[in-house]
Amino acid sequence: MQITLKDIARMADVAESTVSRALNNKPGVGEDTKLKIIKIAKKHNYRPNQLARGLAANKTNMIAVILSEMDSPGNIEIVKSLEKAAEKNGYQIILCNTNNQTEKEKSYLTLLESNQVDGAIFIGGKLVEGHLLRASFSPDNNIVLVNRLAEENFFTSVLTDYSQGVYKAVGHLLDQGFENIALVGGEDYNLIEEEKSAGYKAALIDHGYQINEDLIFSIKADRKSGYNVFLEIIEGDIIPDAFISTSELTTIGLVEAIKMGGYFIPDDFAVVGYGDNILTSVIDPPLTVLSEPVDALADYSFDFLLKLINKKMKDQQIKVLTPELIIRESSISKYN
Amino acid sequence: MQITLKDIARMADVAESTVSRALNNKPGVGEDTKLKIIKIAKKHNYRPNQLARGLAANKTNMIAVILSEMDSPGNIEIVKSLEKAAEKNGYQIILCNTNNQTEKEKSYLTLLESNQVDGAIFIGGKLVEGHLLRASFSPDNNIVLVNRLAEENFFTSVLTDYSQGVYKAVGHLLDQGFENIALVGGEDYNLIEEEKSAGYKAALIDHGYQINEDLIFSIKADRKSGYNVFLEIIEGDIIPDAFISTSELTTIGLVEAIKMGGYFIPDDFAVVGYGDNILTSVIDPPLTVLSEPVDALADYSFDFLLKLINKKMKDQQIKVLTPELIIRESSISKYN
DNA sequence: AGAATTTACGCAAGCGCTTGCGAAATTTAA
DNA sequence: TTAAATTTCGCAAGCGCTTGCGTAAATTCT
Repeated sequence: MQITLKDIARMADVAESTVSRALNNKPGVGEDTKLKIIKIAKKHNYRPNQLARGLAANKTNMIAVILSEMDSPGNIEIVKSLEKAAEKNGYQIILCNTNNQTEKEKSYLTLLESNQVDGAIFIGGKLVEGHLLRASFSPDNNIVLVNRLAEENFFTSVLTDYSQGVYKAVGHLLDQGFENIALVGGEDYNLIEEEKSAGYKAALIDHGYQINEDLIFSIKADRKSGYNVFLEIIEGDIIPDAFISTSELTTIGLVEAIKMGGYFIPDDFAVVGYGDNILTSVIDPPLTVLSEPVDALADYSFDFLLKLINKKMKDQQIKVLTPELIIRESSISKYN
Repeated sequence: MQITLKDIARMADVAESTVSRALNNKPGVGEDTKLKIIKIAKKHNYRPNQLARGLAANKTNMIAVILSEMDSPGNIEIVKSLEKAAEKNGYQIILCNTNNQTEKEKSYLTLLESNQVDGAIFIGGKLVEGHLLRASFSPDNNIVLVNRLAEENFFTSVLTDYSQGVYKAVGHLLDQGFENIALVGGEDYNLIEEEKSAGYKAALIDHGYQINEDLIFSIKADRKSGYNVFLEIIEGDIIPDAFISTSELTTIGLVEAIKMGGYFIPDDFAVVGYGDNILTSVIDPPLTVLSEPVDALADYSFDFLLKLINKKMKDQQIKVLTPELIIRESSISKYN
């Protein structure tokens, strides 16, 4: 059996309440009794039962981070950053991976609804929001969305401005003399998808170019789809001279397919990929990428969640962050 | 406020105990009362408070997976596999990342000690085991180690046979005509390190070669160290013609350094890397790798943990699995 | 010095659930 | 029909902790 508060109280010859207050550094305990209690607790390696504590205090100091995709290094970076923020604020993170399955998301949502965590941060994920919306109706369910657009702007969220990111990328490619730019994005995230093509179209128009809908490809955000879309594209009528890929995994697949086909980057095809991380950095040639502000995404979202938990947030908030375009070889024209 | 058991009991006009038994499918409730209760609970979207439940039943149906390194795709694969096993058995996983910091590991260990989880699986990680050992003394602390050798064989664990893996790799490289094979491993995991060099040495001897201690390099298991060790090596006296790298991240760094130096794989240096996953698969040329049996690692470790939790394990168990050598271009000699 | 504050601690209820036990109701056996 | 066995359910204690409130002791102020 575990050692409990009651045991410590008996040993220190005080009431349980006093032990509780002493160990939690709450006022109302004399300095010397406090010291005595702490000493005894330490000596016996006392660990408060967090279940009991959570039940009594209605607070667990744990938050759930619900990840749509664990294979994305960008997401992992956000998580790592969140971990730091959590530790600094005395919270523990419990990481949940949904693999983009709504069912799993629902199941993890019960962590919130069953009081096991004080709040949840959702990173990425499909649009489907009924369950989220329903959960968010209860004021006890503190929810922050990261990089996930909802139909209704009911959620406190932190977003990357994909539109602006793609806009920059298009501008850069046009500058380099590429004129047939294909946009390869993910189909699952409809609203975000719209953002991306909005940025794409705006950039083309602003630079005086025509828009060709056939150069916009919506595919699943995984590696294989990135690979296959290239095969499909080179069989098509219009062969682009540049690609903008808006997810990490599709970028990998796309580059693989290009190389496999015996083509060269950037000579045959320029590529702007997504995510400045270990995965894309391994690629040869060095890849021009749109880079998410991972630390800022983490900081804002944790901050928002903390405010929600502490009821310090008056209105629902949305923060939009801008991705950075990191220019490397893969998008530099040899004619330039 | 949340809706509770008591509320349901009142609505169904039965005792709380009856509701509890009905909802948990325990005997002692008539079929129709059970149905009535379930219906009411569903209608009101009742979610049992897991803290209270855990406290009363002394069981949370959650396990902690404590990850030493989140940047390693191999580890991520193990986690994903564990998730499946957990779901199948009605457990929820809470993922904790230590980043190889012992302090974090200790902190996460309190999840176990404070009854928040029924057991913990440690994936990788440094040797330092005092805290683990101490924790494991309590029969309530169910612990399984994966890919982590402990000084004392006190832990139930699932291991990859690095020795045999490296042995195979050396044999393959010798077959290909490479004679100066360098071993690049991680310094943090001392015992595992010994295993690797044991396999390395045994293979050389068995094939009638001399051992050169200067070709064995113990470095930190990260990318930068993999990069730097190459720079160091080519400045040295003996220039190897082949590398065996025994961690994913060092493999990446090593390959980068080789390419950066203007050398070619496998013509200048053959490379056998570690981990058959998205990271190493992106590398050009296709990498020969030692591949961990990730699914088996996950299955065995979860199985062990379940047995520990259910007190079904008589003796402490150790399972050793063999890595596979996947041969690709990076280790094929042009003279062959 | 006594009265008025302040400080230190204990009491006890309660967080929401599970579970052993006993009573009442129902079914089966005789 | 009555006794015995079985089923169905409620009572109440208890899991280990927090916290509001009350009281006794220590401190401060006239």
